[in-house]
Amino acid sequence: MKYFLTECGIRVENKEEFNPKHILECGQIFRFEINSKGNYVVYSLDKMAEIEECGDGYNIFTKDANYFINFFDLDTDYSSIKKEIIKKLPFMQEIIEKSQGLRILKQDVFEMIVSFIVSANNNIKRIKLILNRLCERCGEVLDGYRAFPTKEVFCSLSEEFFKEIGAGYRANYLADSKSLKLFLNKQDLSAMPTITLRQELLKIKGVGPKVADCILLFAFNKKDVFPVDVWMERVYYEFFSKETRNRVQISKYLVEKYGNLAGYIQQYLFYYKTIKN
DNA sequence: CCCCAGGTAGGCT
DNA sequence: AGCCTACATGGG
Repeated sequence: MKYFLTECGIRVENKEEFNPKHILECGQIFRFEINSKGNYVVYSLDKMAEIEECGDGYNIFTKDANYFINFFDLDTDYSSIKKEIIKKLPFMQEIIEKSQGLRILKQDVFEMIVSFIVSANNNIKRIKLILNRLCERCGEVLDGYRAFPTKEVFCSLSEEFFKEIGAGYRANYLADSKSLKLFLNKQDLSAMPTITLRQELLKIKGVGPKVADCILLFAFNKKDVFPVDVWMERVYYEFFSKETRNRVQISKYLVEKYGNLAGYIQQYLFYYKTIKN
């Protein structure tokens, strides 16, 4: 994927490999918006990037270029991944073409855990609402926006607070900072194999099989996972098999079948199923 | 009024 | 181990 550093951020040259709408609207991240210029603006921890279409590519305006090179995983080439998927699953050709430039992000682990605990049995609009209220109430004031709360601040918040920002019954999970701290303080997390890391994630209150898979995929860059939610359950019966399986079994079945392509396949399909237009 | 949303914890068998 | 259900809240 072609990109280089500029005075005010990053220049991305290839539109087939990078499309902000497809990257941000595919359900892997909740803190982004379209500003008055019509540009996508994305937030991660205390950092921000504005993405402007320009010529044959995009300009990414940010003070933290190196952070966002990693965040957008710009050194991964998607052309071979797409080819491999289409080779194994020809029906995916059209779906992949419609979501050209979709990329799986490498997000912050702490922010991902919190965000996806909130996501459980919830809709994207309300997930965004709750997370925005969290930042508005507890995040550092920065230049025109709020940071995500630090771990220290977050872990001091009460169940009552989380109810106030509309987290509902998930307030109880969010307030259980002990299991979260225990996980985050473990050594060499990113060196662990997927299965081991998954077992550790499941010890966090509010993290079940689906949320654990999302964290593995969107934060730890593990691609041998297949998060199964209501949408993916439908997709499984539509495209893959009529054999009755529960969500955990569907996930296991597809990971065994597609290995390190599973994560990508899942994300293309989720976007295809949930996008409005 | 209903039903649904990127499910999970706790209790039961 | 695997199945069942309650669960807050905002939007359609």
